[in-house]
This record gives sequence, structure tokens and C-alpha cells, in this order.
Amino acid sequence: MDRNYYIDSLKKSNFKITPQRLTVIDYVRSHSPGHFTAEEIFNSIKSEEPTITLATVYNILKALQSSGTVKTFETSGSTWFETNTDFHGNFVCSNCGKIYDIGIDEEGILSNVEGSGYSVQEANLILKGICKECLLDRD
Amino acid sequence: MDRNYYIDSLKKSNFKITPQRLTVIDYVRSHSPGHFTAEEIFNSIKSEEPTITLATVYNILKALQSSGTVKTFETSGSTWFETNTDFHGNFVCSNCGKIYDIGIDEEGILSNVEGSGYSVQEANLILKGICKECLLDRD
DNA sequence: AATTTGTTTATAGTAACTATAAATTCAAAA
DNA sequence: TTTTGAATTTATAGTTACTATAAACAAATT
Ligand SMILES: [Mn+2]
Ligand SMILES: [Mn+2]
Ligand SMILES: [Zn+2]
Ligand SMILES: [Zn+2]
Repeated sequence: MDRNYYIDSLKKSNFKITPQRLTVIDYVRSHSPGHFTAEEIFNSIKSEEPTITLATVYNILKALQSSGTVKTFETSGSTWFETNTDFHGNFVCSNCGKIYDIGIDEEGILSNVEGSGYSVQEANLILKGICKECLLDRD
Repeated sequence: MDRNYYIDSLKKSNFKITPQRLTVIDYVRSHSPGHFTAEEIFNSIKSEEPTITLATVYNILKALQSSGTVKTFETSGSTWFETNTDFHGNFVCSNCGKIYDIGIDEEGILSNVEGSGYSVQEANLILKGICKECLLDRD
């Protein structure tokens, strides 16, 4: 995604543009699509942004989330952030820890739920198992 | 589910039967189907089991989980335990906090993922939104 | 340039677990 | 039925991931 997409989305939600926010945006953009913890981002950018704190990274991610450019899900005791805002499954490999995006038919799931009278704001499908690569290595 | 189903499942996995484990089993059985945190269970059973600690409740839930009678998922910063081990979605209402079980076609999702070469051990669909009841009250 | 309001920083605090080791108890075997 | 050994519970300390607070600072509107 274009850098301005993140900036404009922040502006549309009345968030200010700060150097710290731009640094986080540049980080997630250059690692996109990917899955990050706040701590991971914090550790990676503190050379470039030496006064930043972990609390600020959490705040920035919350701002990005509320402006719609970042999504989250929880698993293995922590919160993961990602720039892939399309509906998809997140497959966590029990062996190597990598997280993979899996295309899933949104309509099939949501029609089911909304048909039962619920109004869905957010949906997360989290899968655990062994990934392709690890299955091959296991011989 | 029958009380012996939990007991036999523990035995099959070489877990011992203790009064504390039976108390937790009785609790989840009598609130089934439901969604519990470890703390919730701990607070509810400590009148009956006055020396029990929260660590023990966590241990017991881990034993039940590994013997296959209890499943878990994470959302809103904590781990939820449930006795419904069939594949289903968990809908969390943003308004009242209640969690509802939603029937979902497992085959449709898993065929998609396993078709891509992954071996799935576990799948969790977590939905957030406004529940039926809260939608009606909102007028 | 001045003002306002949002943001960052530093730091303290909390919630949800997890680890450790001693005391206890379960259950299989003698 | 007692003994035995491993599993479990308990008490407690520790950790991780996150949240709150308030003062210092900076962005953006005028
Ligand atoms: Mn993803
Ligand atoms: Mn459920
Ligand atoms: Zn793997
Ligand atoms: Zn509700």
C-alpha cells in the first residue's frame, strides 16, 4: 500500500502526523504483508527513533487500527498486528512459529452469522498446525 | 456430557483423578455450554474447594484440554475455556460481553486450508459485533 | 507567532499468567 | 492393607504483555 494511504487514513480520523508514526508506517510497509508484535516493531525502530517507548508503539498501532489500516488478532499470549485488512485466516505453525495468510471465503462465513441475526464488526480465523515447509523437513 | 466422559478422558491420558479436578469438571458441566476464564472458575469453586489456588485451576484446565474435553481461545486479553469441542465460531458481543456459539461449516474452511498443503491441528473463528438481544434493546 | 489540542515520554502500575519447590495425595504394586 | 513413587497441589515469587498517568513537547490551525 502507498505511504499516503496510511497518512491520509490517519488524517481522516483526525490523528496528527508525527515522525514516530511515520517510522512505524514505514516499518510495517516495508515488511508487508507480515505479522508483528508491538515489541518487535519497538525493537526494530528504536535505532531510528531512539527516544520512542513501547507505550508509544502501542498507541500508534491503536491509532492505525482505528483509522483502518492495521488489524489485530490474539494468539499464543500476545497481540499480532498486520496490514492485510482483507478477510483471511492466519495460520500459525506450531513448529517454526511463522504466520501465514490463508485466503478464506468471507461470504460463506458471514452470511451464516448475519443470517442468525448478529451484526458482525470483526472476524478472525486463527488456525494452528504444521506448515508446508515444516512438513517437508519432517522426513 | 457425562461426568465419566471427563474422568475417562483424563485417565486415558494418564492423568490422576483428584477432588480438585472433579470440582472443576462439575463446574464446567453444570454451566455447559459456556465460556469461562480460569479466574471465573477459581472464584466460583473456592467455597467448595477452599485451599485451591488459581495456579491449580490453570493446571487442571490444561490437563482437561490435553485430554480433549476442553478447548480454548483467546480474545479481549484473556484465555477462554469451553466444553463445546465441536468446530464453531465464538461471537463476542461488544456491548454486553456475552459469548455465543455459532454453527459454522467446518468442511468448507478446512478443505481450503488443507488443500493448500497445511496440516491443521486447531481452528478458532472469533467474531465480534452486536448480538441479537443488544440490537433489539438499541431502539 | 501564538494557541490549542493531540502526542510522546518516562515511569509506575496491573492483569494474566508461569515457575519453583516443598508438602501432600493418588493409585499401582507388594 | 501398607508401601512406594510419581503426580498433583499449594504457597509464593516472578514474568510478560499491556495500560494509566502526568508532565514535557510538537503538530497544525489561526
Ligand atoms: Mn494475516
Ligand atoms: Mn464456544
Ligand atoms: Zn513451520
Ligand atoms: Zn450483546
